[in-house]
Amino acid sequence: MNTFTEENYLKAIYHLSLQSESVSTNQIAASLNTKAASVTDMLKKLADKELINYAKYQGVTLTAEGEKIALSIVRKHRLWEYFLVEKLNFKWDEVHDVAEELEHISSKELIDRLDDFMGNPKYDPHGDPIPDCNGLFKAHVLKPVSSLVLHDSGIISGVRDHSSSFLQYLEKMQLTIGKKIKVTEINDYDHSVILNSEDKKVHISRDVANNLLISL
Amino acid sequence: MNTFTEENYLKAIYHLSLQSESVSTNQIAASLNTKAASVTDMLKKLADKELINYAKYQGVTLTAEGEKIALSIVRKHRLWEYFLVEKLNFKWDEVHDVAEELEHISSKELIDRLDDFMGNPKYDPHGDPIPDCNGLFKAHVLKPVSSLVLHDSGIISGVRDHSSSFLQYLEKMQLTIGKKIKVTEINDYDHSVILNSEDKKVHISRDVANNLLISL
DNA sequence: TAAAATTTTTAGATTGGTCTAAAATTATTA
DNA sequence: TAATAATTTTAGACCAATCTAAAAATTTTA
Repeated sequence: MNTFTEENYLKAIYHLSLQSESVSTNQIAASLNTKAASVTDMLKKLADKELINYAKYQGVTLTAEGEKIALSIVRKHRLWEYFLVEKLNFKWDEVHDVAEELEHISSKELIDRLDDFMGNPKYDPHGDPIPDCNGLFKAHVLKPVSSLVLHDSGIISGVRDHSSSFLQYLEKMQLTIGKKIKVTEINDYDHSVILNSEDKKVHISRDVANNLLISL
Repeated sequence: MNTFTEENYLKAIYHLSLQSESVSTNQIAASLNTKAASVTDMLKKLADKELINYAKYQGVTLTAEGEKIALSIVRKHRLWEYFLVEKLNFKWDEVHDVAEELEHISSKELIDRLDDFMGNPKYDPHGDPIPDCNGLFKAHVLKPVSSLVLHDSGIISGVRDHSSSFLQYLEKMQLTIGKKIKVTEINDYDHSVILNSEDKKVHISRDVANNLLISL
């Protein structure tokens, strides 16, 4: 099996790959809070194991096998987050760090049983899709509130920023997953947006509108 | 915080301390499947951290702080075992290895919430007591079936051998935690015992009788 | 109680993951 | 397109945990 550290690298590469085709050494270093030199060392190791495609100076992509492992880590992370929120009553802004540890528990049996125990949820507490035991999932198509026009409505279904400060802010504003919202006003000057949610007016900044995701 | 490995050493020393007052290097090496030289290195490290009392060649004992950590690991191990059996339908012989991984998840919040979620169980699936969040527990007084005399009866409440082969054997014989048994015959020659359990006769060897624990 | 056997520790090496500093490569821009 | 800037890799070191082989201490036993 792979070490903790290898799993963290694969997961980081997976997440970065969703943004840009090929992933750079510096991007990985930033996302793992480590140094470029350490990343280069690990990339060689992962390339030896054929978990990534790596050519010096050219950035990396995951191989099929590497992606499979990354998806299994993502699956575990999201299922544990679901468990923590739904069964142990954690808040959605409190679960990330604990899930970062739990995602490295190796037993596949454990995670598949946990999945069944919770009724095979399709999305985690932040709206991110949970891969099934074969690594398959369907992401629903989401757009940021900032892309809506006047009178558009939709259902809060995800976040782009997973930081606890953002999640806590949304919680305070009662803008949580599943809530129905409607755009009632858009401020041309600062691009802030006024929403109607459960018959209450909520005023959010451009930043917040950019990081709050809606399905129609 | 402490590393995985340090936690495993403290736990091993804790368990060995229940048998003998002071614990030897070789005992630890045997219980962790490692070499005496490695143990000596780690003992120095744990002594520096004041988690054990250690004088060269003289064996070790846990300090109050070391015992506190060991008990928190034992608490986590046993609560996770309970969770695996009671919530995820694992068999009692399947949970040890997974719990060995889960016991190192550091969040105290997690384990205390898990404890509440399960209704604060007092004993794990093998009958071992679960320390509470302050490290306190009361072990019930258990005696091996081999110490009983004719016509004694009691309730199966623990095992001395935790190996899966022993647990699977007991499962097959339907000699599981909570079952009421009565000694109906003792064979003087080989010290095997015949029990009555739920109106069925069960014949067990001296070895099994030694490792099966009863409360009265 | 001295010799032999056992246990424990030390010395020195190895492996995985990390780092800093310097060199090599690639990208930018004047 | 040549100089400069940024990125990436290499070289060499360090730390934690482990090992083997040899030395030291303790225990056993004759």
